[in-house]
Amino acid sequence: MDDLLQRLERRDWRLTPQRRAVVDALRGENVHLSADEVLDRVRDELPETSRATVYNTLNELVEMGEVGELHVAGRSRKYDPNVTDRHHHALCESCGMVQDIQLRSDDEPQVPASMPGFELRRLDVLFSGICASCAN
Amino acid sequence: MDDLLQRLERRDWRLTPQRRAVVDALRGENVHLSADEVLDRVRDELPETSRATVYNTLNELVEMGEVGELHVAGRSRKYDPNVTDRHHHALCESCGMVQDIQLRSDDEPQVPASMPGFELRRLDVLFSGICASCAN
DNA sequence: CTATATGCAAAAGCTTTGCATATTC
DNA sequence: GAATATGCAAAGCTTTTGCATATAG
Repeated sequence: MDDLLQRLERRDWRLTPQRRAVVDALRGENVHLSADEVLDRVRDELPETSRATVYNTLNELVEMGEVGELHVAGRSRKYDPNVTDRHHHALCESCGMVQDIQLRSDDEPQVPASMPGFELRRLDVLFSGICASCAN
Repeated sequence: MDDLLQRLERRDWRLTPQRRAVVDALRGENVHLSADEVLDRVRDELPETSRATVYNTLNELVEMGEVGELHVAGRSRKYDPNVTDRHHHALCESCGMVQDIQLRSDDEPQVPASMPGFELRRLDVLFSGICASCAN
């Protein structure tokens, strides 16, 4: 399941305690953490870790394509370790909860014919609204 | 087509030269301006206009639902005057160009059954990639 | 041993806020 | 004339950067 660390080792990614802790913080299902939340978790293990290191590491992971980035209105960037299953997101505008969403492949939006020559790299669908528990 | 300024007057929105200039800056098709770009345009007319006024005004317009907000990786917020036609966006990761995208209504993603009780407020689809002219 | 990751502190965006003054209705 | 928009400057947040030191491979 959590092969992120394995994938990174296979890439000969230079491993340090701080980097391992960042990777650790990003373990799980439906994880969408801000850099600051990652820092908090990392500091539970390694209290001296600097914010810069966490930012550097997250940026590298994103650049390598091993972690996804999620941009949500107003709020800070979120990091999503799930890059193996194609998915999208739902956001509760009330409580800030983010949930992974799988679309049936025939429900995935297609690049419209009005954009000939557009080379698609990423597709993001964001459902924003009020989640069931906030709606009462 | 139906005019933002008219809609605002109908709402008894208090009009000032600065606000009128902001609304003016946001006129057109396929317009996606950052707050700073709006400020530049406003200052062409009213050089003393403060950044705070532009931010206040844009926030109000968004809050009223008369202007749309677009959040793009890394870059600053963009403001989109087109709120009457339901549409999405394509972003060129190379040149930063943003283009409005219309999907056929049966291509619009549906809230999945896995989220019962979710009250959808907004749906954003973002196609990211390389535009035809950047691809050469 | 060498390349590079780390921590620190400072700076760099972007956006918001407080307050006195000016302006719209 | 009363409510509120404006400008200014300062502060707030998130993220990036430069540099000396520490450390992984």
